[in-house]
Amino acid sequence: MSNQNTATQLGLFEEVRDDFVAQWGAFGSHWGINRTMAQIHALLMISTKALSTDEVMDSLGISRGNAHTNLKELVGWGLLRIIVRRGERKEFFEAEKDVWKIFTIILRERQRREIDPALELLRDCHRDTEDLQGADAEAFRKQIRELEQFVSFARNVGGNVGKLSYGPAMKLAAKILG
Amino acid sequence: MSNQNTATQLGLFEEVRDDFVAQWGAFGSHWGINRTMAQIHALLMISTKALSTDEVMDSLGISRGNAHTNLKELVGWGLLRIIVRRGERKEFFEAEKDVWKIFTIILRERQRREIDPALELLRDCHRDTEDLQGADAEAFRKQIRELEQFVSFARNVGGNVGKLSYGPAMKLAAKILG
DNA sequence: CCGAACTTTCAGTATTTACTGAAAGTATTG
DNA sequence: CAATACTTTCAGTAAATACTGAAAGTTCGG
Repeated sequence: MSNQNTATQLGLFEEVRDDFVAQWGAFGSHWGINRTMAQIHALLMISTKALSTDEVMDSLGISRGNAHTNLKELVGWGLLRIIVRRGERKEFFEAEKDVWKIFTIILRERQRREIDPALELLRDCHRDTEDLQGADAEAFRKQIRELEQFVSFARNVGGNVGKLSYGPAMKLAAKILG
Repeated sequence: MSNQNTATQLGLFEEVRDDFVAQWGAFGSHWGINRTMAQIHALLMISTKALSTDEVMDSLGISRGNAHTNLKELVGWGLLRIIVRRGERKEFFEAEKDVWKIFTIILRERQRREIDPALELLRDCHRDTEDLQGADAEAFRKQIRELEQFVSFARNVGGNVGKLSYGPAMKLAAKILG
């Protein structure tokens, strides 16, 4: 029937849920995000309560080090927040659930981590070849300039979209969708 | 002065160009695109002429197999086209240079390869939990549905943007930035 | 069809990236 | 201030991914 009901007998819901987490993790790895990080994010997005490091370890069958590193990385992205309960020593982690907020966070972070450095490279290349002669150098400069303009422009658009809240964003989208 | 002027003495331009190609490749690998593929794309984007497999191999110092695989992969994306010259047996590869076209191609392909499968997963999870009872199952379903709606919506927006040509796209962007 | 000029494939290997588990570090509490 | 309950780090290892080079496949002109 299914694939992994070896020792533990899971209900239908648990099976669908675990499948979602596993597959979402696989998608993550096609996007420059590591599998575990994507899995933890998925797990916490659909969890009704905040989870401890140990619960995450158990749930995904991963080591403490791995759980720890990726939980903290997700906190760094702003996709999880740390919860401390009075009377409890350990930390719990809770995911941002609002889909539009998740989107804007990811947009902003990828912008900062990936687009900005790329833009810097393009600007450096532009500057370094400004005074060079020759057909090849000129073609290079032209293409770099066009890439630079486009990336800079796209960053701008992304930045503005990221600042919108859900309502206005939908209004804007309505225009695009005509 | 620099890092790798070992045997071959490169001009300033060649140095900047090779640096661009190398660094663009490094960016690629943070984006779920492999280094070589990104390098080949960079190389051909700034080349004034179509290059053969051997020229690419030499230029990047990579093996025939590697060059071949990644050139064909880029052709598969639609980012390169194959040129056959009369009287010549071998194939030459030429990159799409228009930045807006490059953008729409990448948009469409990522949509197809990454967004669509994710959406399918979300729909499956939705369907498989439709009739399930219990707080956890209901919370799961709600979150999945919200993700599904958002992703589907985003795909729609992306699809429409991808269909625009440069002029109309800029007009639209003006509204967003306005 | 033969051989030359090329393209394609892929088993083996190298490189990169991710993960484990245990030890070290840091509160907190009685 | 020692024992406990946690968090953090990281050397070593495992897994995933990318690359090489050579052999097999294809195409084409003579």
